[in-house]
Amino acid sequence: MTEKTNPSPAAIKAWARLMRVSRQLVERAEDALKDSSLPPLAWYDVLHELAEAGEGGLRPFQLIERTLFAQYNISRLLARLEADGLVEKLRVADDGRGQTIRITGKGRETRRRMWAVYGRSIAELVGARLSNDDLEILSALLGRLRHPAALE
Amino acid sequence: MTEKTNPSPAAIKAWARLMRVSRQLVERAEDALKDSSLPPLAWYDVLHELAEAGEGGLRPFQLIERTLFAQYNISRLLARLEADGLVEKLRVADDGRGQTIRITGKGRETRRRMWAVYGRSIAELVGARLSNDDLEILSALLGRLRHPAALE
DNA sequence: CCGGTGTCAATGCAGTTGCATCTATATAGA
DNA sequence: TCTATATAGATGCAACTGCATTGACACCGG
Repeated sequence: MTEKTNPSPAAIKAWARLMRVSRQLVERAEDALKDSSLPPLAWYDVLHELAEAGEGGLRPFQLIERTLFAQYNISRLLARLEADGLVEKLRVADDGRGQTIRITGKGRETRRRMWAVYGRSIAELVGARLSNDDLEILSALLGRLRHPAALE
Repeated sequence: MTEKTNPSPAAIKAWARLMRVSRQLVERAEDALKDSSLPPLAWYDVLHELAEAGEGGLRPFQLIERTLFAQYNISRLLARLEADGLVEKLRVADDGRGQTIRITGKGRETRRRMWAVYGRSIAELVGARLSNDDLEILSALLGRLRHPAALE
């Protein structure tokens, strides 16, 4: 099954659903945030990683690894987050090129308010539609589509 | 399970995988098209719908329904496609506000060349990683996440 | 110690998206 | 018929993205 160049109908269908459903769900979640006058999902992703990282913070390149954002995207996103006071850039790194990004109290608070809305979206859009068993199956199948192919 | 406002861990995990995997796959497919100097996926989506529609073409608002693109997005995308000679706008509608969009020969040819690359991406990224049975399961689960909730 | 190469992050520029609005036409209702 | 409202599609403007490049520092080899 490994060197085919033409996708099977089943593959096409699964691909199409994946594309369509993921776009719809993102749109729904973004709309919910907008309706609450909260920042977009991308901000959440970064704030989430930084909150998990704790006081030590993260280097921008670590955020890139974790979030899949492009380098220039992180660079500008962090500039916006900093302008909003949600993160701070610490020049103290022992690497003169870099910096460490740390979430601020306001950043944590914003993340919390976003999660109230975002989490509800996830519960409604996914949690309420599939049983836990089906969710597990879905996660497992999606896990096998990751790149690089997961070693799990 | 319908009115919870906090997502279960299983729901969060499935959501996270869905977000991450779909982004990765889109990126891969886009990269493959770029590597072949072909237009982006969005063009394919529109050309595909128009090719299916045949000589009768489609109204822009029909494309919006089918593709999930925003109205202004379709408007400008069609302008670019027209500028490239891939579609033509027919003012002949019996509705003076509207127009009909029809794919051109060049448009069909471009779609064909895009499919050669795009289809291979689908085969590699999805078809080669899951059996047909698993693909069916995945499609079914994703189908249950559609909005509005499918009546299937 | 020094030059060459590699890595971290920022940025100029062009293209695209999102929002709100606008024009034009259609349709419903008094 | 005439006005009010609704629908189809385009567009000005601001924000964002993608690409390529730059600037700053790190590190390796001689």
